[in-house]
Amino acid sequence: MTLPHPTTDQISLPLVLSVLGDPTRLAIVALLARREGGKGRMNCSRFLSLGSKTNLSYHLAKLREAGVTRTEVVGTQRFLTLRREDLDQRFPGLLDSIVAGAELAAIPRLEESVEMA
Amino acid sequence: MTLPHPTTDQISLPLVLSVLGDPTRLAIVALLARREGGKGRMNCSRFLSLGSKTNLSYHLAKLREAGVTRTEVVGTQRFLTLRREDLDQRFPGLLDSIVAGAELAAIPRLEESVEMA
DNA sequence: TCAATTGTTCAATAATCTTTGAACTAAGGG
DNA sequence: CCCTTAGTTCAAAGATTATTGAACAATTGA
Repeated sequence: MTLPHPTTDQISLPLVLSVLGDPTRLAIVALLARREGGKGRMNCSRFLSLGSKTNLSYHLAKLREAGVTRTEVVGTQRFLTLRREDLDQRFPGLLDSIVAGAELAAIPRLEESVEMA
Repeated sequence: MTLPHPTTDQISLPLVLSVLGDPTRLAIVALLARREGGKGRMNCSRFLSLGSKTNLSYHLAKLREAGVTRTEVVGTQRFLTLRREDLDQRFPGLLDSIVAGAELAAIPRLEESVEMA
């Protein structure tokens, strides 16, 4: 099973901006960015400190639909990654400046638990 | 008379993003960016092709309150400028990448009329 | 002073977006 | 198989946002 994602050239700037204008979603992206290059993708439950399961499902769908994240279905889990290359190609510098700016605000530092995957 | 503007360090990233997530406001910023360095500031009526007078008043207030634009009151007119230096200082690279991205979408090319001020 | 120009405010409506709980699906593990 | 885990879907409620027209205020030019 594979979820719908916009192609790179379908990624819309106003949509990306409004999606990242929500503090919960911005925090999710900041957390994903910290993790980049690291070994592990993150599954949804890693973000439970930011909202209820249902609410996260909603916000993570928004991020995926806007083309900000990629969601991989593995069993009953969904693994999330930032679509950095696609975003960098389409809107050079945007993600970096947003992530840097998001760090200015306090992004909760997920309790580091065991790495999975 | 002078209108309230946030100080540079009061400018909030999520607020800037959600304010620029609106297509009308993004178009206004793109138009202001084109005009930068030019001699003339723009008054509100220059944007009438993007919405009604009342509606523009609403959107322009949002841009000002978020710290994206500066509004100078001169007589009955309001002259708008991008707060580029403040934004560049607080969120380096953000404005440039957004303006560049906005140009990808079709930003209406204001009918060039007589320069005032 | 009168009238036009520029733009705001207000209140109402419409449209979107967010949050929630209950019920559900789909894998796994034992 | 049954039970747990991981996450979605749905519908309802709540909260914000956007759009509109009517009325208003302030400045400016004739």
